[in-house]
Order: sequence, then structure tokens, then C-alpha cells
Amino acid sequence: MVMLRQGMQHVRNYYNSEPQMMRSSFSQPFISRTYKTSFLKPKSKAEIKVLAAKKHSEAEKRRRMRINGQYETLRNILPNIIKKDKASVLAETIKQVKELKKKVSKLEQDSSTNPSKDVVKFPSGAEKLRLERCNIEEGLVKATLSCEDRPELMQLISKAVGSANTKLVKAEIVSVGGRTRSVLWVQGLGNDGMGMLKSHLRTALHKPRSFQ
Amino acid sequence: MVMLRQGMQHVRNYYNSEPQMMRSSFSQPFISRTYKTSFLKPKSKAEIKVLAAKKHSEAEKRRRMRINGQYETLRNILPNIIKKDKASVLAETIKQVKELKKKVSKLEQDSSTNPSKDVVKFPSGAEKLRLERCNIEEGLVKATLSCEDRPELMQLISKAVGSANTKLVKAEIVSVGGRTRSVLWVQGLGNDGMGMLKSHLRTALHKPRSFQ
DNA sequence: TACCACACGTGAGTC
DNA sequence: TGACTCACGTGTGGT
Repeated sequence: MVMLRQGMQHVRNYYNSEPQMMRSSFSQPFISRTYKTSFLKPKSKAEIKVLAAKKHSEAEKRRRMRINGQYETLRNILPNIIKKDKASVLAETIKQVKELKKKVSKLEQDSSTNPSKDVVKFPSGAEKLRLERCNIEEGLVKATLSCEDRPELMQLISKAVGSANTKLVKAEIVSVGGRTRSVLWVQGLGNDGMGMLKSHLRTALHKPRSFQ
Repeated sequence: MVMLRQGMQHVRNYYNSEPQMMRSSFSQPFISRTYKTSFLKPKSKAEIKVLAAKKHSEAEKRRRMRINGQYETLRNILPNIIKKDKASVLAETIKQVKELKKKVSKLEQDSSTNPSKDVVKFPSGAEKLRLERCNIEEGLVKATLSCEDRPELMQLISKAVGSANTKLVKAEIVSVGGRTRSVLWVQGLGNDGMGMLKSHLRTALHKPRSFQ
């Protein structure tokens, strides 16, 4: 039942552009023009009707071709189409559009909760510390800090996180031009946990450069 | 020239299901059944032809309805469609599919070069170190390492990266159950830089727990 | 054979 | 008025 109608359009064009039923009436104009000026373009009512019909059918043909062309591009765009008939093409299109939409919203959701969008964010010049809840159900808190780059910074940070009795789920660090921007994803904070973590991180940030 | 054809389908259904030209011939069967048994279902050639035509046109109508239903769902799925006619719907569909495809490939590209997809990757039990070029034009190298979690690890790593004369563009660390998985994006490696970086990182990984 | 998908010309509607 | 879009029934070829 699988149908492959690749070139059917061409096969089906068996009608010539001027159907026979119309041809007979086209000899008429020459007769009338023998005694009437061609500027007036005299036409019998039947003649007018036939010409209009011809025009109409030609316009309709153009319309069909326009639509069929778009079916063709759809057939080319969509991957894995077996049945090439119009209904199947439309069905497959609908399916694909839905899938693509779902995929996009999923990917966009990911990139909004993930650090991907922070890739372009470089450390700012100012000393900064910011905490925000980013997933309430999972109790996930995102801490963003920007400060001078120091070798012992990671130790200080991990100690700060540890002392707040939390779990560091994920950390992301960008260091550029002697400055560092860190984003931490922390889990397991109690009600007053955020304030505690913040103060711990603040002391870590402002600790003077160690001896080492 | 903007066309709003929301409910045109309903307006256009002015034909009843049995066109007039067919009705006259439907009175025929009753006459023949007066002297022939209805089991044989006697049909004149004309009768057969008309019935076949009816069947055909009905099938064609079903086909049209199937296709038009799909146009309708497309109209509903696609956002921001002004012109509701078939050709415009198809054109808009093609446009949207192309856009969605581009969007998806872009987002997928992002998530493959970005750490997003590593979110689910937790530190493995085995000691691991792997380097790979992930962007040849930019000379970007991705180093993935998995080892026991130690407080001084980040210092060791940053020293290793620094001694290889490179720039740490980005770092990502996940610590779970006493183990750490780190992913480093390093830039500015020479031809033999990768080997050097690897050996430096290896020694950092296997360094015994410091006094501190 | 019957069924299916299609292109066609046409009548009718909208703008 | 004319340009357009649509649904319709039909003829035809392919399965």
C-alpha cells in the first residue's frame, strides 16, 4: 500500500492547455472582424463566456500548481516520509511541527536553567554576590559571585558551602583578566540556609590573599 | 487584500449530499423491483454507472474532508497566521518548519559544546583523565577528569593549567559522594600542548592528600 | 474487479 | 467589476 508518487504531476498532465470543447469557438473572432473594427473587439455572449471560462480554468490551474509546489517542498523538507500523497504529507507535517515545537521548548527550558546562557557572561569588575532560588521543588539555589581571581578561592568557596551544611551540586567558573566569576548550584538549604550561605560566601570573598 | 476565511468551509457547504442531476435516476429501482426479486438487485447499466459515480464522488468528498481537516489543524497549530487560505497555510508551515529546524539544530549545537549535557554526568568511580579538541578554529580543548574529592584539587588543577601556559576559559565541577568530576575548557595550547597539559593534570590528580 | 489519489473545469462565494 | 479561493463531480491511471 506504500505509494511513491514522485513524478505523478508530470504523468498526469495529459490535458493540453486548450481543451477541445473550447477550440471551435475561437474561429469566430476572425469572421466578425471582417466588418467590425478590431479595436471594439466584438464578442458574442457565448464567446465571452468561453473566454471567461478559459481564463478561470487557467487561473485555477495556476492556483493548483502553486499549492502543489508547496506540497513538493514539504516533501523535500520533511525527513523519513514514506507515503508521498497529500494527506500523508500534511499528517507528517503536523506531526513534525508538534515534535519540533516540543523539542524547542524543551531545549529552551534546559538552556534557561542551565549555565549555557552564562557562557557569555564574564566576571564583572565589581565585587558581587547574589543568591537566588532556581528550583523550589528540588530546593536548588544558585549563587553567583564575581571577585578577584585567587588560587585559594575554590577552597574558600567549598569550605563556605560545606559549613552551611549543604551539597554543592554543580559549580561553574570563568576566569578572565585576573577576575573570576563563579556560579554555584547548591542543594539542601534550610529555611535560614540562604542567609547563612551568603554570609559564609561573603567572608570567603573578602578574605585577604593567603600566604601560600 | 488580507483574507480572513475563518468559517468559509461552513458557508461553502451549500451543496446537499445528493446533487439534483442524480436524483431522477434513483426512482428507477422501485419500478424494476415490482417484478424482480430484490435479492438479485437488478440494475440497469445506467443505474450501475450512476451508483458508481455517487460512490466515487462520496469517496472523493471524504478525501477532501480528510485533507481539509489537516489544513484546519495546521491553522490552529501555527502561530501568527493572518491569511488562512490553503496556499498561505502551506507557505507559513514551510517557513515555520524551516525556522524550527534551524532553532533546534542551533540549540542542540549549543548544548553539545556547552556543559549543559554534562549536568547528568556524575563523577565515575575510576580515576579518569581525558582530553579532546572541541573547537579546532578557536583552539579550544576540553579536559575531563574524575577523581577523589580533595580540598586542594582546584589549586592543583589551576597550577597544572597555568604551567602548561594556557588559559582556563571555563571550568565545571560536580562533587558527589566524595568524588569529583571536573570539566575544563582550555585555550591557547600549542602543538605539543595537549600532551603537556595531560601529564601536568595527571600528576595533579595522583598527588597524595596534602598536609593542610 | 474495486479502490485510491490526482488533475481538471466549473459554479459559486468573498472582497 | 474582476481577481481570488473553494467545493464539487468527473475522467483517468496506478495498485
